[in-house]
Amino acid sequence: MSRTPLHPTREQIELPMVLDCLSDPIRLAIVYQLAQQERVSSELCCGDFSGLGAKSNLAYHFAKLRECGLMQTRVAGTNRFMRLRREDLDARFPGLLDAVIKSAARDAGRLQVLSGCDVVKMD
Amino acid sequence: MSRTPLHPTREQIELPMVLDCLSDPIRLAIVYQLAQQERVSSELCCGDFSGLGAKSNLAYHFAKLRECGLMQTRVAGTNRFMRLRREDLDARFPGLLDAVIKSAARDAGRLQVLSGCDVVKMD
DNA sequence: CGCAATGTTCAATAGTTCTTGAACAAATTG
DNA sequence: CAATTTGTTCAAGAACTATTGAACATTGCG
Repeated sequence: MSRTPLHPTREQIELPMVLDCLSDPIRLAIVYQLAQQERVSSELCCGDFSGLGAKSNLAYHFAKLRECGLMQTRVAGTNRFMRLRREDLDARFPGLLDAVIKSAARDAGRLQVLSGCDVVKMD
Repeated sequence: MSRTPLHPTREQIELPMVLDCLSDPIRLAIVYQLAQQERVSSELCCGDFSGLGAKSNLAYHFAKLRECGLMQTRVAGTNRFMRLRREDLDARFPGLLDAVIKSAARDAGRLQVLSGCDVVKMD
């Protein structure tokens, strides 16, 4: 395993890449779960998403999420802890992440990959 | 040419499809131009986007935008007039369209397809 | 009616994305 | 050190996307 994976700088985060990343139901579910986790200010590791698919497929989606700047990975032992890059995203695209997460929360019932998540009422 | 093309109902509009639609730079530019046009409360027809690519490619992107519920097409003579489905989108995904358009406006310089558009300061 | 204007549809192609299982790498634990 | 745990990387395949030019359909106009 390599060291901490590469992440784009805040300024390198691009709108189309972020939107494309969020448009995949599995990645949207990952982001959604990370957003829920923000409330208790802790991180999640890869294994916490095992309900969303096979390990190798998740690793593929994690890489996409990192490359587009949506999340950050911190290596700790055999685990990788992940969190949303909330500050960078809010700085680059104000209101976007909140709107997406809120919309996903409202639509949790019809976004089948989200159905397994803890659904929390937003607002 | 057929009659007025099919559009999804408000409730049929899906978040992942909308995000995917917005993630293509050409479609983002189309949506952006339509958003600018909202200010003068008028519509645009297909030809107004000829700067963005070949006719047949634009027709492809227009179809995508219609199918995902982002825009509506009205047939009038040999023209099709298009507008954003602002009310439906705001009802389904509050704040999302504004956040995307505002972010696109800020990044107009680096979204090369937008460079040819009238860039207007938002806020 | 014949011709031009406006868009759509079709077929073909090149490139991309998602998914899977197997192999691999690094750290931890006995 | 050997075995386990945790994730990543690789190769391969199926499916989808974007793009192009040609053909087509509809309307408007001389």
